[in-house]
Amino acid sequence: MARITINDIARISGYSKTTVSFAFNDPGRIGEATRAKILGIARDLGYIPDPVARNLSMKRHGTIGLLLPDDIPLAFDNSYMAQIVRGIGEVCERDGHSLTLIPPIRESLLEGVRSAAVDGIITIGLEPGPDTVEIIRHRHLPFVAIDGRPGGGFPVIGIDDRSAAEAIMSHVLDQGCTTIGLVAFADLAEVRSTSHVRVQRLEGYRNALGKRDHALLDDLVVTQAPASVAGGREAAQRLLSSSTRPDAIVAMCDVIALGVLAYAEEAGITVPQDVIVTGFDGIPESDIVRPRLTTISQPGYLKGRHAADLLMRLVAGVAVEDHVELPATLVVRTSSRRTR
Amino acid sequence: MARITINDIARISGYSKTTVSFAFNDPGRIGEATRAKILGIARDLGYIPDPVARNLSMKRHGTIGLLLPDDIPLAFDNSYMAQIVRGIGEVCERDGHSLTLIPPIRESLLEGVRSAAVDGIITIGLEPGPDTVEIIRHRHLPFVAIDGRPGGGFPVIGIDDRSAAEAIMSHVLDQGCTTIGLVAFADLAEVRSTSHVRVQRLEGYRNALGKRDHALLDDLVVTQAPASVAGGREAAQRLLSSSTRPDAIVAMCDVIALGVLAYAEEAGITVPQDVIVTGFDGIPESDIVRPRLTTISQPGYLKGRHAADLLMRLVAGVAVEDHVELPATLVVRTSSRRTR
DNA sequence: TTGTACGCGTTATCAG
DNA sequence: CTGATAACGCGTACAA
Repeated sequence: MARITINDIARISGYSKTTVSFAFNDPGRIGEATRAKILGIARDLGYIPDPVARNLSMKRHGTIGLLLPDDIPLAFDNSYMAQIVRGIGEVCERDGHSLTLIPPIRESLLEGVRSAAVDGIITIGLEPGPDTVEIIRHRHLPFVAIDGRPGGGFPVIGIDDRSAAEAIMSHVLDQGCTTIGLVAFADLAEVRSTSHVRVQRLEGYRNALGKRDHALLDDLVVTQAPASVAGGREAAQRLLSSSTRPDAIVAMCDVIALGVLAYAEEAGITVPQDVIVTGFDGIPESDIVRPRLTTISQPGYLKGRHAADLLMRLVAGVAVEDHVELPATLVVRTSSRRTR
Repeated sequence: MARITINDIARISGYSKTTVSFAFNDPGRIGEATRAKILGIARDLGYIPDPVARNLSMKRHGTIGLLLPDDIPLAFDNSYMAQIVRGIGEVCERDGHSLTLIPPIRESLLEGVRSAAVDGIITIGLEPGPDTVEIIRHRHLPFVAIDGRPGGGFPVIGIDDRSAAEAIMSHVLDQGCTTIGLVAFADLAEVRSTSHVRVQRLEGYRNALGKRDHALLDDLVVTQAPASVAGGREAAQRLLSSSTRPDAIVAMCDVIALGVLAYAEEAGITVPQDVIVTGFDGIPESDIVRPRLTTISQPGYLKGRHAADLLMRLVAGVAVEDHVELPATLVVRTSSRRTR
């Protein structure tokens, strides 16, 4: 049995498509009796309008797209992502939208952006390449970036990553550490060179080092790792088995720091006595793990809410501010406290 | 400047819509010169086919829907959900699909299911009400249920919840506990009465109790809580301040157990000495929290993968097995070990 | 090798 | 005031 279409209802009821459509969407424009008859037939036949055809003519899809920085398995291995999704989701539901996760196809965002049937797009954790932005523009899609670079002509939601990074590095140096192992997160090749938050955080870390003693810069070991516990574990193994073993490991996100802590425990290295560990993000696990993780607490949930809020306003055709900077705070916990 | 459509390209190039479409989708059917000319014009004008119109004529949307048991903020507060999404996402990407989260609209799943432009649907953590299933059927949407009741005419992915629950409760009783506080998770009103996994787990818990001493049944305190840390915290407060204070709290999912542990710590109640705590799911946090949480480790990631795998086969029109039962194991950790 | 016509629901525009 | 016609957007079976 084939799908029931509006044409079937029209044919059977003897009215035109227009009248049938009005029966559902604009009851005031047709007679009461006509409407009752049409609704009755539709109910009997179990008519459900094809959502796609509906979206096509209404030019509204009832869903917004979330452009992910990594493939889904990796992205959702980081609960910072879950926090952001929670915030976006709250606004989506309030406005009756669903939320479409658009992962990179073959390491590229282009394909997904070209073919996404969405009312607007939120990017997260990355600044899309110029060609990706161009496609979004060509498609006239409203567009908000979480953790992107301000000034690109689209709204950006973020924190002051540079100051936050400087704050946590300063704290580490206050503990008397001299050899810092820095673990950055890896991005898609597409955005690796320009990832705004990574650039900002690195600058912040360097600022803190520069204010103390420039020589320290030479001891800064930079490693890249996927943003996951496994990634952090491997990075820790590399750093902690090197000849210049660091006395502090500063991770650019909490999940990596969790991996570092896990490796340290397995290897019999005590935190914070043997090595200090810090993260960045303030995910729930940072307060659950032992030792508790010193980190920058940033409002992932609020970021998501604000981003979705701005996007909804853009979708509605309202102009919005182009930069929202939310507060982030240094949270000092056991993983970085030198007790001598 | 309005959108560039295929008609514009046709008009400007002097060819018909068909020819333009073939230039992109079936190059072999037109002349090489014709194709080059059309592609050149399209590139110059920045033509991007409207994804919705494309979906309409191709009857393929390139996305699958995930019907969530709770609103997004609550659902993603539970990292068991993240695990499942990771598994689904891996398969989606492999097949070039995106993933649409369909939350309940005003406590109801119906609206979302009616208007979802997706190739298929995965339900999770709930058994859709009969009317929801009916709509999915009417729409001829392929459909797979994670943690649903087998035998409904659609494939179900799950574990043996009854045996798993019996195993963990037996373990608790082995520790000598006599007053069990049981915390169940709350569902949407729509499915509350029939949630298959809850019914199965309750049965398993009761089986274990029944095998020891029927009198224990009277001491079983059942509480409901939202599946979140906050929910677990509140449930713990109620249970631990009651006159018949339990010597074990058995939670139906890990996030609730995490809340119980958090409350116990704040209230100065020691786990496992004062009260034993167990969870269910085996989320990553269960191994991070201290004391480490005794739980049932179930393969959320694999559940997602299997479900998406079956769904993709259904979308491709292939018949599939209608019940996949994955293994789950009892993992005994510190939170339930009585050391006397 | 290329063009015509159709499917799908909504709505601006027109006819009665 | 009520109801019908036609156009939108794309891919493709079918006709030429």
